Amino acid sequence: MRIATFNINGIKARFEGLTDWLNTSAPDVALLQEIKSQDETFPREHFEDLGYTVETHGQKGFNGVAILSKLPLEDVSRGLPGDPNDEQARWIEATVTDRKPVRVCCLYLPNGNPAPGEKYDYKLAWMRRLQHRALELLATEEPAVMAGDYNVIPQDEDAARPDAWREDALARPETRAAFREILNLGFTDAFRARRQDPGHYSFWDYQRNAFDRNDGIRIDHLLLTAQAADLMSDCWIEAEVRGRERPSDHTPVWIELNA
DNA sequence: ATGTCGGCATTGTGCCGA
Repeated sequence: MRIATFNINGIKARFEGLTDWLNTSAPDVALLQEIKSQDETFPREHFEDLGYTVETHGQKGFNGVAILSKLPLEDVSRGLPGDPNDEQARWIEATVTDRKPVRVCCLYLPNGNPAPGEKYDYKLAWMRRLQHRALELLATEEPAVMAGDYNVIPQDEDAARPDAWREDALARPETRAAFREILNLGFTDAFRARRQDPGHYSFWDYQRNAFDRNDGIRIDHLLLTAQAADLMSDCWIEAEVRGRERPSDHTPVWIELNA
């Protein structure tokens, strides 16, 4: 089972590019963030015609997450638990079954800028709720994947210019500590389990030809429970997608599971 | 200081979010 996480930055703007990517790279499961669409206006039938089951959790104009799967999806759940007043669409999860069932969570963690401030407080509160859900997933002792745009640069080697991000909500010490707390519960950062060298990124700003200069950051992550990590055979970043015509500012990150 | 996008409200362009 091959799973890819991809912040597409708008389904309307990415309709053709996403279609080409699904047809050529052909993930079994695509976890999409920033669909920037309501459920009613997401082009569900188009992707069903490509062979995918489509589950969305959207809102008007901003945020929004979706799961596209060639494999059966069960027990879909929308919204990160822990705050009934949170109206931002940033979390959807479902069980995907091929040979073995895997709980797959698709998340779009708040950006949090400017920091400090209200938006940063919301980010840190959201990360506390994520930690709580992560604990529940661990307790199932089943394979589970929490993947998406974390808006977290975990360590200096995850940025081309770490000093430029030092005060940013994506890299502040409180952000990194909250991410580390979740990892330290027992999750595996799939990419770092495979590659320890610097220079690998999942996001490049549209400005200043950042992609051509590889002036990027690694903020799209797949966190695995021990039972999922035991199934992982590979993890890679498909950087080439960022260089295509009219791209998202993010690029897909993949795992392959023996599941 | 700014550089670029996407989407919205609105119909020409400015604002917000990233």
